[in-house]
Amino acid sequence: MSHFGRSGPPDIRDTFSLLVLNITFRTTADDLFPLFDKYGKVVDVFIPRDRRTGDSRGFAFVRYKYQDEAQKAVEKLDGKLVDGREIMVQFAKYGPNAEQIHKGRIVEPVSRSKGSRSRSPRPRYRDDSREKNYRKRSRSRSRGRYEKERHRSSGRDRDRDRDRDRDYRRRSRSRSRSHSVSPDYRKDRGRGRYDDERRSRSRSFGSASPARRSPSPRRSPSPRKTTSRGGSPDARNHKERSPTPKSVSPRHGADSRSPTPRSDTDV
DNA sequence: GTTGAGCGTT
Repeated sequence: MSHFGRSGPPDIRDTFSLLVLNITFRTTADDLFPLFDKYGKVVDVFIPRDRRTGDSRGFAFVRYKYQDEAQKAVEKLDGKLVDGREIMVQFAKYGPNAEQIHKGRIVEPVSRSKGSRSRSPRPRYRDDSREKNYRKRSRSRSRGRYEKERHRSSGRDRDRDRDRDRDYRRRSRSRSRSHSVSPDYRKDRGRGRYDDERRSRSRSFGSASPARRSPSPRRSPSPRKTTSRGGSPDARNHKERSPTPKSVSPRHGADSRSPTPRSDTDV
């Protein structure tokens, strides 16, 4: 019962998902459970972790049974120092069933046949309460961006933009800002989730011209060095150093980013 | 061993 997220979503009928950000990478669901459970009934706590390393991503999802409790936890736990870090608690907007989520509340798609369900209006809280909290922090880095998008588009369009933006940040976001974006951001792909598959496929097609990134500096770029063994061309070869321009393809120079400019065809 | 904007799994 202590392991949340291990057995997947237990039961989400009318639970309010809270997003906990800014948590340390060492914080686990077990650590947040007692913290959030103190302010209300926590149905489930889930902390997304990396598929490869398995490390926490730095944020967790806490599902409350009632909104009032969730709201309370947001106001109480939001900005709380956890593990030496100030966590940010806010209602989850997006998610697996973002379309079914309303202000953090997850409604079940089923039970739709009967029209007796009616719409349960919630003339209780409003975004104003939340906004006030956000204003207090005033440390939001790119929170304003969201508001802008909200005003710009609405409905499904928003989802599209959201997805795009998310993906972009996923790749752009490097381990550390200080190091900027390294040319060898391959490792950074770790956060790319299953996008790797897509990438791999593209690479497979480009197998026609492999050994482009790593032409094995150890071995000579010229496979036909039969005469170089016992001949004078050895010295000459050393001078040229580029007997096969096609191997390195210095034409584009920094083409390391796009090894296959014709990837459009393989798509 | 590291990192720090953000939105999730069996």
